[in-house]
Amino acid sequence: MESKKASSIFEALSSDVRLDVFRLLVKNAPDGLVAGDISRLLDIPATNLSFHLKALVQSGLVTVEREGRYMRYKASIPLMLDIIAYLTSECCSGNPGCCRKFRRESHVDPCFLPER
Amino acid sequence: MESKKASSIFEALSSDVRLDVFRLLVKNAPDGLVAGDISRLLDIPATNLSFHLKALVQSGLVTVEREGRYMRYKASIPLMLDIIAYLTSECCSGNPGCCRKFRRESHVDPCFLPER
DNA sequence: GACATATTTCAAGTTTTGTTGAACTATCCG
DNA sequence: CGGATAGTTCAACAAAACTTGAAATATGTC
Repeated sequence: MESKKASSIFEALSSDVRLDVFRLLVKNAPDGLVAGDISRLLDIPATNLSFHLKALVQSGLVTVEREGRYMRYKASIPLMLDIIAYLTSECCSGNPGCCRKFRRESHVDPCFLPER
Repeated sequence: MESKKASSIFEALSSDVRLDVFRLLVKNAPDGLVAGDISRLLDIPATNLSFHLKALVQSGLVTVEREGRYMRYKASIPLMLDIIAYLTSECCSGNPGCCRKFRRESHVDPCFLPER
């Protein structure tokens, strides 16, 4: 991943509307939700939601497919993990002892955290 | 963490300049770097760098302290881990089997990833 | 104190983003 | 076909962000 690609992904998460939408889709992974459900659950006007969903899809963080007359949106968990990897890579220049200390105090859901 | 706070943190990472700066500071954790070093290493004009460093500090992702006539900037690893936790929380509504599959294929630096 | 170095603040202009309502497109159902 | 439902696109405006050079502030050195 290069810097411009990564920053465009963070840009997609930089609006509270889009962040709420994305987290809702993460919560509803892997099935996703159709636009109307998102609109109702988060109380966002359809027009505005469509604007933000488009931005999320363009970033790659969200995928979309037609389902009859509905549009189903899903979070891309692999890309989410990729930007986490990008952000944390080479932390402390790879000194594991340093990172381990921080990590022990973190609240990252262990569900995401491979063994080491 | 609430949504507006979290999105303002992602907003801080939404510029490629700031993302490069932050990653450089993560790499140089826990000691950090002074502004001039960052400017030289990333080839960013002092004025512009100052603008972006201010944004990073305001987000909380970076801290700063005076050191003689230098200003030393450091990445806040705990806050970085907090937003990762926020982003990934309740993934798949807490269904561990679902997440484990994604995580096995991820490239997240194991340095950050607690055992489970 | 005078001067050099490190960094920030300010002002100005350009560009980008967010929001809204109205109009448009696509699909389903009778 | 015609109407209803689901979503998107468009136009317009308001608000915010990025970049730059010039000026200002703070600290160290002679």
